[in-house]
Amino acid sequence: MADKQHLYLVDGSAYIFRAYHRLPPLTDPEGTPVGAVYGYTTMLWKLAEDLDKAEGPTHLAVILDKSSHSFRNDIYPEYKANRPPPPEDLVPQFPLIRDATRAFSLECIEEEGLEADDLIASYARAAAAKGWDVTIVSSDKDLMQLIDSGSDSSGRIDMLDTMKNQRISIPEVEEKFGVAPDLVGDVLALMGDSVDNIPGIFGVGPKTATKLIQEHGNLTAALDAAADMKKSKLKERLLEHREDAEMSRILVTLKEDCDLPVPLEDFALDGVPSEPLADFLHKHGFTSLLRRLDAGTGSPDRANDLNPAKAETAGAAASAKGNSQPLPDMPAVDRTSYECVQTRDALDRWIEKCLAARVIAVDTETSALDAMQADLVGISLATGPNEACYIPLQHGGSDMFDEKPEQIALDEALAALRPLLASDAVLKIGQNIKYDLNVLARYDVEVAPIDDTMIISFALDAGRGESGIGGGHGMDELSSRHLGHQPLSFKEVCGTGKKQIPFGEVPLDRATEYAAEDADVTWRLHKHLKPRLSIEGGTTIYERVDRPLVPVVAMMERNGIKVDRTQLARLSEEFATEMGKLEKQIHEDAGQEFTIGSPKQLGDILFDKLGYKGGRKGKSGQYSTDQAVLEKLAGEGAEIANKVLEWRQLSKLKSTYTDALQAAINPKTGRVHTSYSLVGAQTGRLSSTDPNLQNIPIRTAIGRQIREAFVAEPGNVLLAADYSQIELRLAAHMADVPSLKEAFEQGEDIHNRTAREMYGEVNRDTRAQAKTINFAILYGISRWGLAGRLGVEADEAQAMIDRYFERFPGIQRYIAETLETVRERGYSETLFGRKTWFPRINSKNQAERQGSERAAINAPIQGTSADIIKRAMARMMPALHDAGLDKVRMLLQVHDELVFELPEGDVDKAKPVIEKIMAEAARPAVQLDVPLGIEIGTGTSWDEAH
DNA sequence: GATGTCACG
DNA sequence: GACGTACGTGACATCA
Repeated sequence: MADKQHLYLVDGSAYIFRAYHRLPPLTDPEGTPVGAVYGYTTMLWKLAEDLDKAEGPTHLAVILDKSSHSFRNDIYPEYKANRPPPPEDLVPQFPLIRDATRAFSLECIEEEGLEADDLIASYARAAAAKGWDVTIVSSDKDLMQLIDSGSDSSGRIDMLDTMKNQRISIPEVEEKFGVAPDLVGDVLALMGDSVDNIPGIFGVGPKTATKLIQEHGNLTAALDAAADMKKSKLKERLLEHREDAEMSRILVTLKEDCDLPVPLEDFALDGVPSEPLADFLHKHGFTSLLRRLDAGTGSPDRANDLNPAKAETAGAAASAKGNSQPLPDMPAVDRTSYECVQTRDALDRWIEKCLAARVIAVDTETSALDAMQADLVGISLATGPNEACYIPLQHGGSDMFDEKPEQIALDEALAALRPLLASDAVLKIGQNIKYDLNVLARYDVEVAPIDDTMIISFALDAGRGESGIGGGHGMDELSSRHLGHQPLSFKEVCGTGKKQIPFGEVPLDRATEYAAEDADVTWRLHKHLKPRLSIEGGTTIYERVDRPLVPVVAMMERNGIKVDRTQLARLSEEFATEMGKLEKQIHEDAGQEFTIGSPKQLGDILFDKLGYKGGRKGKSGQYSTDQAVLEKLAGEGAEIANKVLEWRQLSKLKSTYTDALQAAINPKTGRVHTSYSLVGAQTGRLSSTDPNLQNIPIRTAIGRQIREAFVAEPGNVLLAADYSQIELRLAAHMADVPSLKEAFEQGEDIHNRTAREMYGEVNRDTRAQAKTINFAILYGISRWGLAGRLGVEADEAQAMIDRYFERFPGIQRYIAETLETVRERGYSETLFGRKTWFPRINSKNQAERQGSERAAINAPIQGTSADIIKRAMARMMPALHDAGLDKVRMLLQVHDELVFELPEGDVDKAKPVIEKIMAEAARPAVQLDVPLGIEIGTGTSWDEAH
């Protein structure tokens, strides 16, 4: 195994000037000039591509000039004095060069008082002395002095001009200067350099300089020989300007013994993350590179393209198999290892440490659960296992007399943390980081780029865990499952019930253990889970769909939506009055008072006391009194059933909507801010909580009044855009059903089409039945289920199913194939590759198995629909921005609908943009056989917008 | 905390 | 021969 080390030293400063002049004046989406950055990035890219080649680097660093002043100015004040200031549009690119470098996970070296050339010389010599080969990426002729063929004990040094794609070693130097590298300095001293303002000997150019050195052997000899020369202009000049030449010799001499600010070993190219790269490329609009990044990934992770982290990949493969095992290479969690950061010095140290680490976990501690109201209490950071800290910011009770613990002032700490948290070069990992994004956004702190262990877990394991809050992707569960470690629980730290205290009142030592542990565990989970994405095929859905969505959904949550409190209050009163009347009548009909809202009591009244027919149901032995049962009773003339139904509707609307929504209005913003879960639904759909804004009534007139209370600010309107019949369209595509596809292509009403195919004629009844069947198909049909819905016998329902399969060939095949693959692999997949696991698909329990089968038939369709609208959401704001529509706000998502708020005057311009983004959201990843129909409406209320 | 019910796509 | 009957959610009231 060849373990020859090969160090590449990139002369970044020289490169950027050349790139600037060679490339067109590009700007990024934000208008920042990035032409030189682009050139620089491309150059790094090319180097990265050579990683595995024989001549490729094992170590790499970029060297930059820190300031224009160096020790050479002390010798000769005019040094580089005639150099014009850098062009105005190059200046802002310098910091981006550093970002680009870090995005590639490369070291970036610069030192005050030293020029890049000196650092390069020192590093090159140091590496060569250790026997490493060195390649200097530059075309600077000064650096050619360093070129060396190497020996048994020392490595060789050569140069690479990436613009000309030319290697420079001794023959090339000899061709250019006519002398060996160690005499290049002497030639340069004679000829001078107008760019650096090195005088040399006036009137002596490269030709003469070379000739003199060749003839006399070195500079001193050449100068000494001048006295004996025959009279000439040259002799005069050599004598007259001898001192200039001698000083020039010093100026062109590279300082080869600088202290090395970063040890050579740190330049090793291994185990580096590449996520920041994609974000950097994206942010600056380097789409062609981004495409290449993606093209190179396919299934393998992009990290493999950019670094030779083979060890890491192999380890990940092992851990993916036994994913309940703790990682062998991580030390056990040690809560005593955490640091409580209470001084500015300590904070600065941690910030440096994070910048160096490039992959950090971040967690915020707050005073409450609601990200829109919670106060920031502290921040924890982790850079590795047991490398974590907690930064208390607002600890100490609200009581003025309490002594507050020592902590850095909030403003000061946030100002120090802002650049780190916003740096392209540092990946910020969170567990449900959307929460932290929203809390920090309220303190004007931006966090990007990000990764989220909860969402990575979801991309890998949706459907595998127990259902419940977090869906099996909560931190405690992930930690137990993957790390074999149980972190401190919030309860253990803050207590529970009445004794619960706010986090800000937890003593700092305890708070540090809890908070830093969360960051530590998050960091470890990321290390464990992230590599599984590429191995198990989750990269595409995570990188292309879910991860980009996090900041978008966070923004939607912060936007919130205005609700008219007066309108809701009025409805609450109306509903209460009506319920009171109904209650009285129901009690009269029952002949006694009872709690209508208690299904148990109601069942007893209806079926025992009043003697209506209706069986028991469920294990509880309780009568069912649901809508279907009550409607049946009402059909048989039971007036009380109708009244209960009406009462229930009002009760539901009042408690769940008109009362609850008023309480949900945020006092600071005056709006209602829901919280979306990106891991709530196994199919990939979002879910909405606190309050749920995805189930606001629409189906009944009385319920729609609640929608009227969702309004736009004055001068604005709400715009609702929804996908029409998206799941049926997807079914038509995925099952490849010719007549359904044709109907959608021709814009035909799909239920009419189904009715025509099934019954030969279209009327109200046949259309309604067709609609039911269409949905039944999407949901995984059974003869009994369909029979129950249509009110026919199971035999008849089966005949209809058979007819459906006959008229729409493809459906039956789709169902069979889907089930076959799910049984075999254990999971279903959407068109975009999202997996949903069905662990009970082969269960011996028939009910369980059949339930899984129905879900498995539905999941690819529902999930693909979710993928599509998510893609639309991720693209929406940039598209609106490009159209100059910065006042359009995206507020809500309701599975196949997006709700916006925008100035009335922007409607005409915004409509086509929104329509286009939604209609084309599947492309280019997937080319659907059916068009995606979009319906758009506007109005001052959500009801009107439909 | 479980159960039943019902709001949405 | 029994099972239990359409997919995916979240919130609320009641009751143990």
